[in-house]
Amino acid sequence: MPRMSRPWPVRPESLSPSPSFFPFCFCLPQARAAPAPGGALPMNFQQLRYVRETVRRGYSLTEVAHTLHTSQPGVSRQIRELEEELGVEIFIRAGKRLTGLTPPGEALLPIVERLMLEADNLRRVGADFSASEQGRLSIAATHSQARYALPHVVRDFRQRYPQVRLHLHQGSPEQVAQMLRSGEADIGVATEALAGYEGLVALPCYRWTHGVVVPPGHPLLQSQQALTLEALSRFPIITYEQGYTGRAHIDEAFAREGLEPDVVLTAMDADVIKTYVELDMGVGIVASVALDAERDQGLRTLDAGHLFEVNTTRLGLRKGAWLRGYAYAFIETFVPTLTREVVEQAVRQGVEPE
Amino acid sequence: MPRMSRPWPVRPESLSPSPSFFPFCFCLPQARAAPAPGGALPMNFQQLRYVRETVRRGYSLTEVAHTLHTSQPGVSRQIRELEEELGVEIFIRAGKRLTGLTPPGEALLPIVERLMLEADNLRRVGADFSASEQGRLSIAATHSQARYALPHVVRDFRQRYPQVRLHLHQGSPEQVAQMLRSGEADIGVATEALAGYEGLVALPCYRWTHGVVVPPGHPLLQSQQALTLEALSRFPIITYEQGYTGRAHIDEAFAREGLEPDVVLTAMDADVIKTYVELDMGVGIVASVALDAERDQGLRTLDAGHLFEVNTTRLGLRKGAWLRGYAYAFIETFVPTLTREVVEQAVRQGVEPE
DNA sequence: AGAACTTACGATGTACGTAACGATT
DNA sequence: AATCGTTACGTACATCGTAAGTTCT
Repeated sequence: MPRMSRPWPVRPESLSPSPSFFPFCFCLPQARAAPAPGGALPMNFQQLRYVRETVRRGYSLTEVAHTLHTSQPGVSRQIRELEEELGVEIFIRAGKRLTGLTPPGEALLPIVERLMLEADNLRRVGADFSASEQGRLSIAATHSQARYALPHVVRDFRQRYPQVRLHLHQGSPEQVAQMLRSGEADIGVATEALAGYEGLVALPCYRWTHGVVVPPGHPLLQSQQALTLEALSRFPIITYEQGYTGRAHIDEAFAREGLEPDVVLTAMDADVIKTYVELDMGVGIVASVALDAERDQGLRTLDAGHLFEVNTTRLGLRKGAWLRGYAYAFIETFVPTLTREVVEQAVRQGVEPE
Repeated sequence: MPRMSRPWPVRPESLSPSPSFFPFCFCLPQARAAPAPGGALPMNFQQLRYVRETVRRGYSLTEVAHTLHTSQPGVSRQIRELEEELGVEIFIRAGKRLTGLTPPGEALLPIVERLMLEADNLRRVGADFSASEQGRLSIAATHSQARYALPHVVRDFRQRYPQVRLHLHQGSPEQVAQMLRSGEADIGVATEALAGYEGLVALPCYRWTHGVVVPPGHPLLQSQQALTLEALSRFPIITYEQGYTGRAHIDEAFAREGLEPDVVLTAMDADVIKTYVELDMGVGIVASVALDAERDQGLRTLDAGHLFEVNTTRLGLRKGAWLRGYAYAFIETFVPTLTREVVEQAVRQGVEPE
């Protein structure tokens, strides 16, 4: 394996403090050696980017090259050069195929991720000062949020920042979290899953409860008393899928009373649920924010705030990521209590400003 | 100012999501745009290094070029190119002279510092896996620590890691902290000042009190009772300078009893103090670790642990800095309770591992 | 006048893409 | 046989140092 030897010229650092037999010296603070910490650096961001993407793409250099619009040989070579410079193999090679990270690779990857994050931050700061009204803002949200909570924020934002290209990605709570972690999304909004992810911060936005929808003339509308779980459980139920929009709280409530609701249909969003309620296929349990007497003419709603535990919708951000000025504006429009100071402090958690 | 305009070719990023009149799109998570976050990167570490050094050297490019062994024009150009790429001026230019950081520069600098730190970490991880017994270890310590606490650690360390080039820098507590912050030192040891620095973590090492030294036959040796501050204050005192080795606790003790000690001489280290005590110029108050009946033949010592507040010597580390394996070994030899796990956790404070 | 940064220019070296090769499934 | 990573090679570009230029003190 001659690859790990060092045929290339020795850098000045290894020569500097005289090759003495006594590798120990007292030096006063002002007497500084030549190279100082942070010596040689033919290491570059391109190499780091290739490494990161190789991991993300499942160790296929072909795919990496394609994704990053370059040639395989280039990727291959840059990675090898980084490995040579660091003196370790980052990737496990089974024959000629990359199959995973070596132990040093595992140790290096988080550092590479942080480097790429900070490099992004650098560019954002630049853009924030030079073109504060321009740029892009990527929001990841679940259907409920994208459909009911965000529209007016988005409308106001576009009016205020017409030059900012706004991307609204929709996905499951887990996908939202993943997009934040990878940097694909700047801001995430979801009710589940955002808290408790390594590398993310979650800030509470607002609290809400579930409501019940039925077609006009439904038996539940006759009752004079407040709605009960027992009454609900006598009808077929249509509600969210597992892991979506507070479904867990719905199941818990029934389970606590020893009831087994007859869930005949589940969906990922309130619109679908309401559609099937209109078709009289069952009683709908949806987030109350999804209910609007104006819009839902063909339906009747019943309060159910006393039946199910309160849900908290959270805003997720990537720790250590610099946010553009307009991102703070977006957040504050959405949740006025989340001012720039509050958000900045939360995001800085886990990064030392030096 | 044509410099801030953009005559160079536009990067693919600004074209990617079609220049539509409707800068807003719903995209599913899997449908990803071409460049992805972390787009163009003709930004390089060299430029960042020049920026950092320019700030450290007080904005003299000439000095930077000299320190980093390169030419002024090269530094000048690289900095301008970084500024152009980020779209902001980092440095204030008074005529042709650099005089300080612009507001964007202020925002960028901490990011640059973190980037350089992580780049160092990358190299360290590499070296730790490829040459775990080789490298350098830079310790910054005050005189007391270098003279009395560290020698046996250093001896053991050199025996265990003969291939590691050990640098022991001596300085005031503030200098120790500064060297840690700049990355010149990997490990700092001091009694004062380490705690409460932004960007550093301080871990307690050991606790100690002051002792009193007098020449043989001194009147204080006659007394049968334990030493009192009042008795001490009747003699001229020789002790540490302000800010060194627990001097504050000495002053506090006297002040608390309303006594005004006659401090006739101050020094930065116990050796100097003991020398003048031997010359009978006064009573010495020094750290008890500096006293050794074997070695201090011409002196007599008196216990003073009950008179002055206990001091805690601390080990300082730079937050977020990766430590070489042998650095952990050094620390554990010095303070057995500071195991790798404990230290790692402390250093990771303020850095998100992703 | 001198010091400091910038511009200009030529030599060197590095990065990239195309093409050919070798190995694995 | 096909796929995937590596090696080889030529071109294009970037970096760096020297030297001349400009603007302050």
